[in-house]
Amino acid sequence: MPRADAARNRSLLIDAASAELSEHGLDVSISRIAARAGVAKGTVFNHFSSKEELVSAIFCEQLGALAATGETLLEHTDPRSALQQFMTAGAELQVNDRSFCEAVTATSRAHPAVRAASDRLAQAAEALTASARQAGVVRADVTGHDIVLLLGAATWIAAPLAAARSDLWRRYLHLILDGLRPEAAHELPVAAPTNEDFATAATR
Amino acid sequence: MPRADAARNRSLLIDAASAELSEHGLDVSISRIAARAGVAKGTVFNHFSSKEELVSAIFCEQLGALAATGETLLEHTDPRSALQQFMTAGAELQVNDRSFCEAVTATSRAHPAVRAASDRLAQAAEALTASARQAGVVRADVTGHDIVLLLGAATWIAAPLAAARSDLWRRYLHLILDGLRPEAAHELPVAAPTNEDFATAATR
DNA sequence: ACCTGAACACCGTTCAAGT
DNA sequence: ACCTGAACACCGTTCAAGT
Repeated sequence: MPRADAARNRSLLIDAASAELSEHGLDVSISRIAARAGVAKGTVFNHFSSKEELVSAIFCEQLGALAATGETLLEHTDPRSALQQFMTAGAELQVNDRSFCEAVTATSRAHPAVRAASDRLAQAAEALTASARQAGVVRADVTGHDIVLLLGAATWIAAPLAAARSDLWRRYLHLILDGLRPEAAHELPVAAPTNEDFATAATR
Repeated sequence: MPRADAARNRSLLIDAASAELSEHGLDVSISRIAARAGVAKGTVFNHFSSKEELVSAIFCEQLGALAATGETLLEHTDPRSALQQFMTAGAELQVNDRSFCEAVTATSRAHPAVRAASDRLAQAAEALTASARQAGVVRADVTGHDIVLLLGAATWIAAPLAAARSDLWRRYLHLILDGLRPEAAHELPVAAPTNEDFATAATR
């Protein structure tokens, strides 16, 4: 059972880290986060064994929130706009949070908690994709794993111009969505990624 | 006029930086690069005022090579496969060079040399796109600037699984190319980026 | 059991001293 | 004019000393 001040410090650290990471990205220093939380630098390493561990914790929270969004969309929205809104939600998460986009590529899937959060997201994406496929509004050869990997693409593509055109990502999201339509489908040269691919990529 | 040893050190540094950056990405240390070039750490800053300046120099070389590829494709290949080979070349550049993909997002367009190299690449891309558009093999609302921004997307999307599936980027390149087809076109919600957008994004 | 801050090995960058 | 390596301010991380 954790001590009272320890539990409080942990939550202060998570709040501080969320804010600092979202504002300044992954390069923000542990000193800044500790200062914002009002604790000593060493305390951070008492709760998280490394900076990556702290970043992973925040990253998991965001993945979980996105998965939850997908799950409710699946129940309350028609297949076409459910998938579209899901991908829009993923993109908006990145627009509002500098670190999320960076974390997608930098954070290792080797971490168990990240794996778990990714898996939940993948399941939500697969369910959304399956219902869209069944309704005939998405091409047959696209899977939920594809959708997960595509989530951050529009924001990344528009990132170099984000300072001048903050809504440009919507253009590329639509371009990608057009590529997902059945009428656009031409045979893809490589098979979709599998659960095993994610597993072996994580261990390297 | 530069001294003989200075000119030699500069070229040794560029070679060493190219190799180290391509193997280890942007996070590689100046010490490593200096050691590989066989010079002292301080010498690096004698030739490049900062690490970013050195990275920019390498980045420009790569942008230039890609632009040259685009220019020869324009002359010697039919419009459809010219555009496809151009985007494939851009993706392959990133697969073979860890730093290039990172540099696309991290390197500032404020740097004059980077701007110049980007402009040349944009012109090549625009020429390729125009001829593809004229041939009716690409949708009418897509511009050369779009193509430049899309160049790195497929590699980025596949990056989390690159360790397990090194050719997965081809899947997403084709998915993006399908989205560029005229028969897939649906109205895009946001206008294409302009030269001015690139200019103002650079100054911020 | 947890917090603290000094200490450590690194990093990019600067600069006085050499040639 | 350029090279060198010691010095500086930072970083993430460790850990002995406190409570």
